[in-house]
Amino acid sequence: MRDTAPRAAELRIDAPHRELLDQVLDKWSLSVLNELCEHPCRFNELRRAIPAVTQKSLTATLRRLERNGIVERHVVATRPVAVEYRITRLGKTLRAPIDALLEWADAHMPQIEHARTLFDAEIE
Amino acid sequence: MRDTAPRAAELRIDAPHRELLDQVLDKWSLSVLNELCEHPCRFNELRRAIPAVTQKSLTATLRRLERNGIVERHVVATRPVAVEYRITRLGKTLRAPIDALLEWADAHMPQIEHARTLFDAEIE
DNA sequence: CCGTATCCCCGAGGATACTG
DNA sequence: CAGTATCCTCGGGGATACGG
Repeated sequence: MRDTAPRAAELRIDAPHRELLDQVLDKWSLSVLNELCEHPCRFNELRRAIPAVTQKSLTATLRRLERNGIVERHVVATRPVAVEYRITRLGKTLRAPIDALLEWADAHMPQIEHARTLFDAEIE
Repeated sequence: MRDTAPRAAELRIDAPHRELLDQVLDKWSLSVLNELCEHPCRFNELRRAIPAVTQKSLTATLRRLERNGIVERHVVATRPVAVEYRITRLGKTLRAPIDALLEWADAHMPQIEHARTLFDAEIE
């Protein structure tokens, strides 16, 4: 039972790993990816879908994801420009691990809240 | 890789989810979990294993993980106290999703660095 | 050995106003 | 519509010193 995967990956958390995860799992990225996984979105469409995000933060999030090859930005040179954001093929590969994480969170939320209650009670 | 199910979970990223992920995936948590998954650790043992972390941050990280039921703190009332940290059963369930994420990072790092190079080049 | 207590800095990110 | 440009706040977290 202990150590089910003993020779396990010896997963190192080095700086590049952390930086990448920080860029990809930051405050708004998950919500954005969630939207873009469903369908391409315009800028303001994303704002509406994620009401709590500010323009500035949404722009920053999209730029960061774009830089990492997770989303694509398509500019349609119509009269007032239209900009469409899409998830890339690389971005789609992120879905599985992220979903695993969210499913973990869902599944264990009650247990975690219980642990918090116990902990907070013992403190004072 | 089945379960590419498109109409999938409709995964909501609400505040509790984000908060939980922030607590569990924060700057030092992954390194700490990585260590504790191998074997229980004393405080200074962790410091040695993760040289870049400060006392303060390590303490904070351990408290946070403890509060969420991810690690346990055992105090042995010996001479100068000995404190041992262990991963809990709940904590072990985190391993799989986290590993999935790290493996994703490993697998796609080259592609991502390439994307960054392209992006940064187009900018100026 | 295992922490707490302070001080301090720096950067994420909100609020707001303006532009092509 | 899709951003930039500023200003400002707030809190994470490093450095350092002290305590049980």
